[in-house]
Amino acid sequence: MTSMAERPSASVEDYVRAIYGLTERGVAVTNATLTQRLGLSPSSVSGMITKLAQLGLVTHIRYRSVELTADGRRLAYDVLRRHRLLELFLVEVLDYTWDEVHPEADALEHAVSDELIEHIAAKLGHPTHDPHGDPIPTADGVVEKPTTRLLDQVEPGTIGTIARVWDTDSELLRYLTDHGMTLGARIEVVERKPFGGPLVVRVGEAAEAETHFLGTEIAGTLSIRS
Amino acid sequence: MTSMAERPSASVEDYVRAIYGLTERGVAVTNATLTQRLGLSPSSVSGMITKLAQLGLVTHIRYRSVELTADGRRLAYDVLRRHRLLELFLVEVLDYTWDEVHPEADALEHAVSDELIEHIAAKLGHPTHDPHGDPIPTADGVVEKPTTRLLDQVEPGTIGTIARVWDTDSELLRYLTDHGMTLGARIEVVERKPFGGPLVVRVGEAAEAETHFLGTEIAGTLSIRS
DNA sequence: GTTAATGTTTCGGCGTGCCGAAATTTCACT
DNA sequence: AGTGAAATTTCGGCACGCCGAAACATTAAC
Repeated sequence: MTSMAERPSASVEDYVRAIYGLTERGVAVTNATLTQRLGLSPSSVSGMITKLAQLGLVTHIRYRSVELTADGRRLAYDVLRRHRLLELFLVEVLDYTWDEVHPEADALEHAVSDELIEHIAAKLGHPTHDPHGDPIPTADGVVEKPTTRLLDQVEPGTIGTIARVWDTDSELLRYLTDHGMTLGARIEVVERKPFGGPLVVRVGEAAEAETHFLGTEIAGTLSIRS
Repeated sequence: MTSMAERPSASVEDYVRAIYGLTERGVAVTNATLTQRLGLSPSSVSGMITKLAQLGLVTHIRYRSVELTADGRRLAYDVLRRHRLLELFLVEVLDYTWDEVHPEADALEHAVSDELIEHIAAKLGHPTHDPHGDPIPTADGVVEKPTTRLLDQVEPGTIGTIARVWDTDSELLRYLTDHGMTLGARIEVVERKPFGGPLVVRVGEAAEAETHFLGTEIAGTLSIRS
């Protein structure tokens, strides 16, 4: 009785997590955006959306929008809890780095029982954030509302610490590591160059801070708390 | 690139592991025994055996026998390595008991990448045996030949230590725990009652050893080293 | 040696989830 | 408002792995 009893299929969980992820980032959830995020064909996505609607996980307006229902959101939190606890576990216990954990957690999140997840949570001391600063939902589906701001949307002069990285790309994460932009690092927004130009920041403690020029991709990915 | 690249399906791995397990225990591998072990229908098993033969993992004589090929055995070792390392990991790192690990490892063994398995092996110090005393194959597919004997097949008077439990049933494992029959425990075969009667054993160190009467199910499950 | 019981395989069918091609709807532009 | 491009959905089809029922092979028993 491993009580992984009657979980939705791995596919269903993947879709729900993807929909949540897009919504969380303020991206419109459409067949197109989902198709792109999941790397599937439009026809597959269309079919699955219909199925999710039948399952009551999603409300779907044909040719228009997709939105999680309360049930769908609840499922998303469950999956996210598993995913993020696994990521942290891999880093804390198995010496992974933050750029390596995502694909591994992706595969494991569907195979892990609720019992195992709670063992892991206990082992880690019931942590609240994963290695990328993403909040870990509690077992009963409560998530912290983020109080952080994207670097993108902050006025020059702002100083804060890096609180979250909204990306899983391991190249990008390694780039950040290599330039001192890890979780908790001090960062100051100096100026924004016009016409989509780079964001100029100073990273590190006052004295030995280094200046970096961040493109929109990174500036739209880093969140700070100040 | 989590290089879990192109693993056989979870089903194929399950069949191969089951076939190996039966062979290891000296049970004839037939449609019937496999059907029973996997809890599937005879027609499903028949179909999959044909497929395994096409994949070159198994030689199949119609209406007769099923046997792993070298490739099949190699795959079985890979799966067994994952399974057994996971079981030990759950016990050592996540405070599972030996009667709880099997179903969990069953689900995880297909989802875990080779990298993760090597991280786990390293974390555990490259162990050679899982919590039930089963040998863990090395990464390149070498397994220790067991030098243990089933309690069943040992003459009265023999003394040894419990080296392996050929069962995954959690009730049985808890029974063993509750009666001091854990890995490494000293055990002496006192006498075999006739006509399928129980095996009389003394368990524990000389002074405070306890006498137990073991039915065939347990006697055929415990291996000792002497 | 024939026969009946037992074990194995074949057949048709189902559910899931994927795809490409074709049909449909929406949207943006004139 | 009309039209063409872009997005979405429908359709037919495929691979996988499961099942029950029916056909078939093997074996044991008379």
